[in-house]
Amino acid sequence: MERAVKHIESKVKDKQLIETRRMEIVNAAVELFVKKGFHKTTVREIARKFGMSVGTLYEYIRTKEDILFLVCDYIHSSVGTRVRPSLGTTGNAREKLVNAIRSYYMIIDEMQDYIIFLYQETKSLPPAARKYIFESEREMTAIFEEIISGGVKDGTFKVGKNDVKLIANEIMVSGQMWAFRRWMLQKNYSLAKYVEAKCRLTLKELTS
Amino acid sequence: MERAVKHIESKVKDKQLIETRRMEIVNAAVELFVKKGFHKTTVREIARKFGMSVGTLYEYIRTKEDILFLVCDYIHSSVGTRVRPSLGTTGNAREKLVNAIRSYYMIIDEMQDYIIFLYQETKSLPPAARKYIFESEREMTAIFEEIISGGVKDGTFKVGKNDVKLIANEIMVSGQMWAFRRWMLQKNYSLAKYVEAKCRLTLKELTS
Amino acid sequence: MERAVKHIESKVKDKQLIETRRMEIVNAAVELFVKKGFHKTTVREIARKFGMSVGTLYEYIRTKEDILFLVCDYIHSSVGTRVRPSLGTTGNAREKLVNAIRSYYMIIDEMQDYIIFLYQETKSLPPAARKYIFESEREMTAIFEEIISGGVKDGTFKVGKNDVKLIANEIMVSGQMWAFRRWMLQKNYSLAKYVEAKCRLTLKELTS
Amino acid sequence: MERAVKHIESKVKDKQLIETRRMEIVNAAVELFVKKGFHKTTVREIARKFGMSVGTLYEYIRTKEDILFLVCDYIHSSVGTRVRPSLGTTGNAREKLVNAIRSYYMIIDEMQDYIIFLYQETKSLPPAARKYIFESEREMTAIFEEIISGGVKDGTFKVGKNDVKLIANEIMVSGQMWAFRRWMLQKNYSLAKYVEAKCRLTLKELTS
DNA sequence: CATGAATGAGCATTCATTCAT
DNA sequence: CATGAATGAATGCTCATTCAT
Repeated sequence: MERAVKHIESKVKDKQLIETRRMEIVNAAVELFVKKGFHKTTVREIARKFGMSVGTLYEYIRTKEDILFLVCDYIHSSVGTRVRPSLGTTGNAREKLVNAIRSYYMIIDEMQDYIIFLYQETKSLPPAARKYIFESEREMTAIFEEIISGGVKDGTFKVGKNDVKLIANEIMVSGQMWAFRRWMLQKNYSLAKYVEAKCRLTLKELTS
Repeated sequence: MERAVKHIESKVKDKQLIETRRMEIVNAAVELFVKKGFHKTTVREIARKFGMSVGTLYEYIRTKEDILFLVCDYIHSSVGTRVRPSLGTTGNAREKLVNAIRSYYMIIDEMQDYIIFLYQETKSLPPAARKYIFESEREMTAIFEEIISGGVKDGTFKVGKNDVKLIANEIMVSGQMWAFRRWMLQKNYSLAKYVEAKCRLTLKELTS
Repeated sequence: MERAVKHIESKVKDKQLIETRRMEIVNAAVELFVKKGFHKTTVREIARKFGMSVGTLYEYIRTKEDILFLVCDYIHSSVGTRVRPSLGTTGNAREKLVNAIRSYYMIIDEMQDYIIFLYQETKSLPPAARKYIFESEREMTAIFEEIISGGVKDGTFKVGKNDVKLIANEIMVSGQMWAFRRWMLQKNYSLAKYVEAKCRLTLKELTS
Repeated sequence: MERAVKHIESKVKDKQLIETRRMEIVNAAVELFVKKGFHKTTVREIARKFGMSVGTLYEYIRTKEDILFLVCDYIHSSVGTRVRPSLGTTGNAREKLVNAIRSYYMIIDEMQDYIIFLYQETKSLPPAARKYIFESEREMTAIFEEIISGGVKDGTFKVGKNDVKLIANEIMVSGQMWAFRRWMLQKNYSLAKYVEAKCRLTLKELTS
């Protein structure tokens, strides 16, 4: 859930400046990408939006795909940054899990467009970058695994080792489903009800 | 789950021929789309692959987006066509559900690349076409809802009305998850185990 | 003012049929050409409009430009056919001239769109065809020259030989001007007034 | 008779440069348009002729039609710029008129190809641009109207108010006729003779 | 004679990327 | 470092013409 490790070349030396400028680039790009998609957004538009020239933009990246990576990374780490604090909650495993799910789903709800974007454009990333995003996803799944495992250890939950991974995955995916199946779900459920239902059903899986 | 209703204009009159040619176009395009994505595939490539000239290709469609729709529709109806027969199975609700899940997941396993493509490029479709695809998805979800509802009626399952929809959705999404989270899941599970686990967990949700 | 002499090749032998079909082609094309211009009208459209296949269309012409020629020739000869009878009027030179002008201008008024088209697309004709159209125009001018010359001979008019040609030309062009400067003239004059004025002014030129 | 007001978008910011480049574009295009017509001239040819890449060309215009407008505007304003100084001549109305006609006709003679082009391709302009060109034409006609009106006021000429407009129109059109009926006129007249005759006949109309 | 599917060269336009200033 | 004009390959799409049936 740390920020990008993957190195993106830049013609500029000043590392501080690189960081600042790239932040601006991401802020400009993310909105455009989400609205129009990666392919339909032009580099010119991004430059114009963040108020600099194309030339300057290209001082900080090498290709348009670099911007995509920067944006994907930004979204992912944003989710990460926001999810992590919500998971340190005290309480028993059951409470921990419910809180974690609630937090994660609320964040997804707020970042719907970003989540959808992430899923739709990952493919356009070069393999290395894609791997990096996957890794990030894996880490987040691991958090839910841990909570569940903790519950298994202390006897709160009763499921096989293999099922732990599966259920963690399902929690993740059900959350994302709230975003990219919204045309189906958000007519029938409020976020609160969706969270409640998902928690209830998950606990059924874990306890009975 | 019927084939496309949405009309796509063609300069050719012979309806039989249109059908044949469009099938060829889809076959050529689907592979390229899946491999390179919609935007990175050129109309020229598709034409070359299906062994005809660009001109001929454009006799049967109006825009590149039409091809995308044709492909999306094809994938969707393929899944539909293959899923449907597996659902007529006799037996009690529990057996019906397990069979339906197994069939659906097996089909997804075989059509992994297509499923992933569908999720990633739906956004590029014009609104009308997108709606059509959603409708198709909704219908398929309804099948699972029916099976579950049947089980609720005859007392096999015990869940609230609202949960029926949710669980049906989760069955669908977990299936699709098998495809687009394969980098995570397919290392730890075989398809058979995945199906078995999903059925077991779902039945827990439905019965306890 | 006779119909086309220029030979246009045809794959069909039956001369009667050629004549009939070409008439249909012209009828279909003329409207489209006038509305959309030559270049923006497609051969397909023409074929569709006259209710036959492109293949059949191409049995009777060799290139799209042939159609243009056919149309130009048709318009020109239509004007000719309609003008000629109006010129046999009896009476003195003055009356003859006034009648001829009135007739010609009325015909132009009715055929405005065609006249404009003629002037705008002549350039697209191959040189030979263009020459043919010019010839046709020359002949029509000659009619006015004759009437004026007649008047000069019998003493009604008093102008030099050179001026005869010039005035005849101006009569023609003023007529055409009614069509292609309509945005300027037709706000300020009715056709009747325009004819009256032109006649009056021309007679001034010829008599004073 | 001022230069273009209608705004044409450009991706380039430097207004001076836009002016310069557009001038080059016009110079390249006008020759090609006149020789081959608008539709048969390709954007590539224009770019090649003005010695730059297509991309660069498109930095200064938005569509091919913009070039057409630029060219039409250029021709029109060239005529305007050249005609205007010739009209300030002192002298009585008669002299003024003769000088104006002579100047205008000489300019037309020099710019024959351009004039013809203007008449043939105006139709291809989008309505707004067409209106603009018409306006420009109207202004030029007004100059002749003024001279004649002046003559009427001081008693030199004797014509009704309505005829003023008509005669001004005819002067314009007879001038343009020198260009687009050259195949007929330029065999029989030298420019000088044509001007002399037109002046003589017009004065007859105005005085007798 | 009639048909209309097939062809493919040709076109206008876009846009990521570079590089001289 | 910053700028933005220049580049040109690449793309989606059209349409006159042909030819097998």
